[in-house]
Amino acid sequence: MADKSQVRVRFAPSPTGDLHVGNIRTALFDWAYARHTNGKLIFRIEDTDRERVTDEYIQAAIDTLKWLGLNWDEGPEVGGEYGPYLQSQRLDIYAEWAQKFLDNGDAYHCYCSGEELEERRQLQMKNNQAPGYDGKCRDLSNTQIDEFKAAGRKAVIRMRMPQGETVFTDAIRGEVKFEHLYVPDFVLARADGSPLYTLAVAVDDVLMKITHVLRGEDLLSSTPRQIRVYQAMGVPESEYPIFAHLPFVMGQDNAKLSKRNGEVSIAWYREHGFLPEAICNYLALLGWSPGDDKENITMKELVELFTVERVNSSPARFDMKKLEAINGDKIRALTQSEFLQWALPFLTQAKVISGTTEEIDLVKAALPIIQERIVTLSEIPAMLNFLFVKQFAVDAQEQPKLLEVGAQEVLKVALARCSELTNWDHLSIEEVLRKALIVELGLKPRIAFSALRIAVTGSHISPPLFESMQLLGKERSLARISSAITS
RNA sequence: GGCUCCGUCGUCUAGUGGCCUAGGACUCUGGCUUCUCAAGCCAGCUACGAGGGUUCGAAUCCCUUCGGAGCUACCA
Repeated sequence: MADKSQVRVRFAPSPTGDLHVGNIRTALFDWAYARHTNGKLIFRIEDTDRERVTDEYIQAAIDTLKWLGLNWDEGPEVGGEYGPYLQSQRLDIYAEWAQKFLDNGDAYHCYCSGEELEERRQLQMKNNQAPGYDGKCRDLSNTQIDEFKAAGRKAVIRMRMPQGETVFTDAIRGEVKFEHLYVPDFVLARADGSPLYTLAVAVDDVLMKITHVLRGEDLLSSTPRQIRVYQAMGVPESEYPIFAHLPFVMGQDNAKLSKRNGEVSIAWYREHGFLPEAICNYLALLGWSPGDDKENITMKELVELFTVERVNSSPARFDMKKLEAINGDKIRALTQSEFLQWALPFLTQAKVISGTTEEIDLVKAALPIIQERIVTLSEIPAMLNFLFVKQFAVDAQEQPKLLEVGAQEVLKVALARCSELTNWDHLSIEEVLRKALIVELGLKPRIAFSALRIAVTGSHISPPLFESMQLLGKERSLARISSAITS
């Protein structure tokens, strides 16, 4: 057995777009496993397909991981002794290995064109044969090679898949077996010499001394190819990394999450007011469970509890409702200063406040009364807007409710009584209004306070009325009540 | 089509032969509380895909079947 006492896990996305929940769930598990075992997390960018991977996406991936708090020990920005960690900067390494495979006869040049390959594939399908490379160029004679070259053909490098089978033990699924009959010779490098995933991933995992590969289930069937490269590299079986193929995170329609299928980038969740800890907590529950009934866990607890043994093998559907529930829990668990820090950007961005100290003081005072009322941070601007608007106006839909006779009566009485108040705190306001409206007028509280709520906050849904009036201040509260009175 | 993986409430899951008339969470429904909305509390709905075995006893073991997904690229 290779030295697996020092766990080295890697998260190796191919940033062809913003990281989405599936990617992040994998990153989270990689991270949790590395931290749980006191191992190292290696962050590697698989950008061998430069047509699809852009620098913007790479940077976005880095930012997203940082925002989530999933820190890495080796990789972009932090370096490490096995770098570089961008595959596009390791091209010479792959080329060397590919040449070595060629020299040893493990790989060979294939001159078939894409059209020819496709044609033969169709034929195979038609004849009910397993589609895949048929080995046409496996044992070309020198004259044949010369002919191809003379014809101007370019060659890809193809790995020779020996007869037999590949058996390995997946840490989540147990023993998995692939007969090579169904694993055709695969391309290691394009005609221009650039490497493909199958080459780069295997070479890097070996060179970077990766001990555990936790990755998506979609890569399960590419594992025999990866193992084939290990063999060609001369890596003894005892030194292969341990594979653990994580179940999918699926969208609503039961298919793997993808761009076409509800794939939503983590950036989206960030913009919509989800906390990183809520996202991580929820994602941790997709395919893994702590074992007991406790589901609301911190990152620290996740690290303590996470084991691969407790990872499920069946796919999980993404459920926004549950994410929201957890997000609400996390928001409620925030300290006042934490909540303030999260809230401020949303308020400034929505232009509810500009950021003056007076405004921030008011926000600070108002946050406690809305903390248990929101599910996402993005709801904050709408909830506190009534405290900051310059041109206050009652919601058009609510307006008619203020015109009713009963409502007008309530407003008039409230205006008169509140004007006399000297202590403008919510307890005093409540006391005087209850006395006037409930005791003396005999109104039902929900009826009485509804009109007032609309007049003061503009909507029948608002933070608690008396606290809201206190925060608004006497002058503005009375002005709003007054302007709601029509006669 | 072939290969591979997967199959417990609507969803995420607990469950590794008796603790299971299947537990928890989210959703949903009803109620309590209540100045609205929330939060909180209480209650309810609802599941072992199907069929055969093995066993005194099966969600748990075996077989068959059905269903779903992934792969089948000079993508990753």
